Amino acid sequence: MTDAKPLRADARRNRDALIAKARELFADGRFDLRFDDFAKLAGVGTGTLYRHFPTREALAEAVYREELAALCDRARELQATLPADEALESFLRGLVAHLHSHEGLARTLATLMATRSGALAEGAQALGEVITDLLTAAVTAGTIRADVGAGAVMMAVQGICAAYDHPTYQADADGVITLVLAGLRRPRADISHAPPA
Amino acid sequence: MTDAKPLRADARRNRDALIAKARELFADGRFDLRFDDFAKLAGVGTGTLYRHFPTREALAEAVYREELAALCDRARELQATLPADEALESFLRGLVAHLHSHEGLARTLATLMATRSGALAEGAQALGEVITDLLTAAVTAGTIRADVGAGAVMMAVQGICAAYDHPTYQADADGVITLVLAGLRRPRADISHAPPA
DNA sequence: TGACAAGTGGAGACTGTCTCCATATTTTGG
DNA sequence: CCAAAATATGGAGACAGTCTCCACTTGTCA
Repeated sequence: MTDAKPLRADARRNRDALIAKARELFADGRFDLRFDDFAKLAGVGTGTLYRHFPTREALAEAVYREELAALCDRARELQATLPADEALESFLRGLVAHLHSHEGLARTLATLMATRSGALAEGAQALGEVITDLLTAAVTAGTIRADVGAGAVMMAVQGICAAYDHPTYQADADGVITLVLAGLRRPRADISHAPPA
Repeated sequence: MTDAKPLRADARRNRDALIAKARELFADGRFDLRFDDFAKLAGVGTGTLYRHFPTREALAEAVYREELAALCDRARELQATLPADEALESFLRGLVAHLHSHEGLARTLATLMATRSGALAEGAQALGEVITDLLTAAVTAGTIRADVGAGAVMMAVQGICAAYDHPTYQADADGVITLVLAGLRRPRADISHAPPA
């Protein structure tokens, strides 16, 4: 599914140049560049750009694929080393912090999650799986409620991503995570008010 | 701010025709219609359309203004007749239910909330105020936590709106609201596990 | 090194947005 | 009731992006 074709040398070179230039421009806040001009900037023809990345989203996904993969890896790492609910909390908090300093990723995720096609949303799906796993583990451990699925958490994350440039982004995003986590925390009769470690 | 100019008769007629046709088309799922064709369908010239509604969002906002106002009125009504936290819950649940059967509104709100300009987001702002009021009242009543602001709730709502066409929309949206409400509920030492009345 | 496959690039077709202004309609005041 | 002034109309066409197409270049493989 990931790479079935051994791409010719020059093709790979162009592809990489495209991604590199895109990353650079995105980091600079230039998301809305004309697609044609963008090809020119990367030093390739329009056709080449379109052959490698049929849509703006495809390009964005390629740019952030590694970053997203790293995020997902971290999740699995946390899951392997912490109690389930702490892993979940740590991951979500970290995700939001990361998004705050990587606007491009937030923007891209918002788009990918909203993308109806589904086909190109591979990146978003990976995130979904990771969150599902974290939640499942915590449910199994009995530390969070079982009646709210990962879809709900993803929806909240989508809201966070979509709001990437609100003036009070950071505080609000943290607030959402706080609510989600507190909401998930299973109300146990035997706990009165002790804050989680 | 709302209406400073007493619009000529034919102008008002055209404006209304535009809104009526837009409502009809939106209700039918035709959001993405070519703007020019759309003018033709409403029986006015392109220029007229652009004069009345400079952007797609402006049109969408006009179409849903009443609907949104009704929603806000309901909030105030609830606030006047129910305990603060119940009013909040009732409003949010109702909002999500309404969004579920009015995709166009969800889509529009998602756009308005994401709109950076802010100027045209009047509709979204009204919703924000209503939610702020509901939250403030509940905080004052001491039934919800005070350390998470309305912005966070709005962000969650934005996520719900943005996901209007996900396959599992309803369940996930309900889940988000459940989490938000549970997360807001102030943990009180004197309550063990009694569900709210 | 030749021949075939793979990839390129950029001109230009196409699609939708939006402006402009000569013309038409409404309002106003005498 | 009738100008004149103010207001609004509409649609042709300028414009800005997107994306395709294919004659040509480059890489690969035996």
